[in-house]
Amino acid sequence: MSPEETPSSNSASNFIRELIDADNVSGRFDGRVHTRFPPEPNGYLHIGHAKSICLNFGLAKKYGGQCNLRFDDTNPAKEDVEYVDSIQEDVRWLGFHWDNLFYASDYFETIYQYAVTLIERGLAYVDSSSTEEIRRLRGSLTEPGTPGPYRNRTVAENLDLFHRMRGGEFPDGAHVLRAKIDLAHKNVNMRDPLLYRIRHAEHHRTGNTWCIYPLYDFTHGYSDSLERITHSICTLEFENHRPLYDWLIEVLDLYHPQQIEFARLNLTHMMMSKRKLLELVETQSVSGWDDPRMPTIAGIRRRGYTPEAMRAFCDEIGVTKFNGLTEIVVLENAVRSDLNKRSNRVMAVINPIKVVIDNYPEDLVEELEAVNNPEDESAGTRLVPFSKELYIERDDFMEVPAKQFFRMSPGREVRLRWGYLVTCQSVVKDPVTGDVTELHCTYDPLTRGGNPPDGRKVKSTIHWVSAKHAVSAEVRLYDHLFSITNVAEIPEGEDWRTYLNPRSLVVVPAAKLERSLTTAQPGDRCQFERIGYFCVDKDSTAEKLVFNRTVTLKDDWAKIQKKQGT
RNA sequence: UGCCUGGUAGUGUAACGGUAGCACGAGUGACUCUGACUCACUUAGUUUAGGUUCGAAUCCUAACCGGGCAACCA
Repeated sequence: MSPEETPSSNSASNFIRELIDADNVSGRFDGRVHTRFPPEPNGYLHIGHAKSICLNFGLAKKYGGQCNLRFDDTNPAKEDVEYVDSIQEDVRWLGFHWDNLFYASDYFETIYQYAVTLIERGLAYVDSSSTEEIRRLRGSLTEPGTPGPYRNRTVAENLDLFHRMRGGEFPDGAHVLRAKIDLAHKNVNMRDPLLYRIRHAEHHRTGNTWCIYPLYDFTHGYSDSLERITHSICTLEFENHRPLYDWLIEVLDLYHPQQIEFARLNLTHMMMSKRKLLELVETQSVSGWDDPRMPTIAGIRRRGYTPEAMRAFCDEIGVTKFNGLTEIVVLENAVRSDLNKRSNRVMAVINPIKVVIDNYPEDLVEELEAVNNPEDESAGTRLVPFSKELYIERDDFMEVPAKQFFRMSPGREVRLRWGYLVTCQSVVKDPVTGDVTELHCTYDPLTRGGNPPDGRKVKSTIHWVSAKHAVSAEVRLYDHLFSITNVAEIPEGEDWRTYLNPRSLVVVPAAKLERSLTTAQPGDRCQFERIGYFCVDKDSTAEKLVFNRTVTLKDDWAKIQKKQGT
């Protein structure tokens, strides 16, 4: 690779790029690179699809080629325009633009003609056996299948039946069209695979034009061929199907793309099965496809993730044929790293405890200057109001400080971020429960802004919000959807929903936010200092602000506490 | 029992017969008006056994251990 090529993409190479490079050297595809992302519109896209999207579109971009978006819509029973729309939105959100938008259903007539040709050449036949019979005659993983009674129908008979299948003469399931290959083939996919089935169902695009629909295996390779795709990139489970795609294409002497399989993404604490995600939605275990706990692109978008972070993540995990399990922290780290650079800092108290500054004037309000983003000087500063009564985080106070705890405790001086140095003087408790209800502090008037003139150091700086200026907001604290590390280890037959994390969503009804957040709009992102990255949820209104926690900040104190076993 | 496929630090990923790197994690320290960020250091790996070779993670053989495959789903 020439040095000029590298700046556009500093990501490591991978086996797919090597294969493409080799094809470009040999001239196999005349130097063309044409990929495609081929989802079925039967659900929302998830992070695993993001990997595929970044791969396919990324490759096209890198090699100056093209990438299509194609909907593999061959099963009208499961597909819907809602999914077609969401998929397009998600791809665009990730920052990619397709060169062509196609649907497998665009090719239904062509594929029908391919089927007719196969029949004419004696390579396909109409089977009128029942589903059970077909399954039985297919054999097992270790035993060969056996030919059924309809396998040797004449071409004329097959042609007639297939034509009448299309004509709507038969009910669902009465007949299927099968390829005539080899029922004893070692590869089960080659044991006379089904090509067409009768489905009197309305298709989201072709309506009632068809009552027979080609199966995925019959459609997919032809679709790639028709689009003159050079490299058909798909996941590992289609490896065993490749011989069938190759057979179908070669037998008709069609343009032949190269299929390349890679390992799909698995993440700890995440479920990536479309079917099960649908189940989560349908059982209302989550609020919808875009619930911020969902691994869907819609979900992580609502959660506050950025497309830049997603692309960086996909770049970082690489592409191989090894079926691994990526730690979720890699994802979280990607979004932290992106948000750190771009997020304005604000102060918000999630779990407030009131603080009274005893020696602060009763009605005084001071406007203190606060830096918006230490990582970006151009973000400027803002003013935050300071007054006699404040809220601080309950966790930032310990009446009896634990080892290595150096935040507020009686007699200890700490800094209020951008404010004053204060010292806790006394504690007010509920006489019944004994809970701490209020803290009384004194402040040092000479430390305004947080810088003591004598240069003395304090060990801790904590965030705060002026009580009378505070904005109340609902804050939704999200955590992993699954408490179990590897969802693949949930035993077969066991109800996987029992492994859902009961604390995946904790709603804080009335967190206290600094005044500047009053006008926050849905989609806005910020960092709640010392807590995490948050974004304004779409449920948010002018009357009631709602924030989602995208991800926490790293927290060494939490680590220490964990080690201390508290 | 068949077919396909894969095995490099805890995790993910480089090295394409020639010094086993990188990122994340973990640990230690520095810095700090975020216990954040940043920086430094440390930790830890080629599944095993043979073979080819001056030299093997890489090539060959065998074993061991994973993953996938028998929907009128994709």
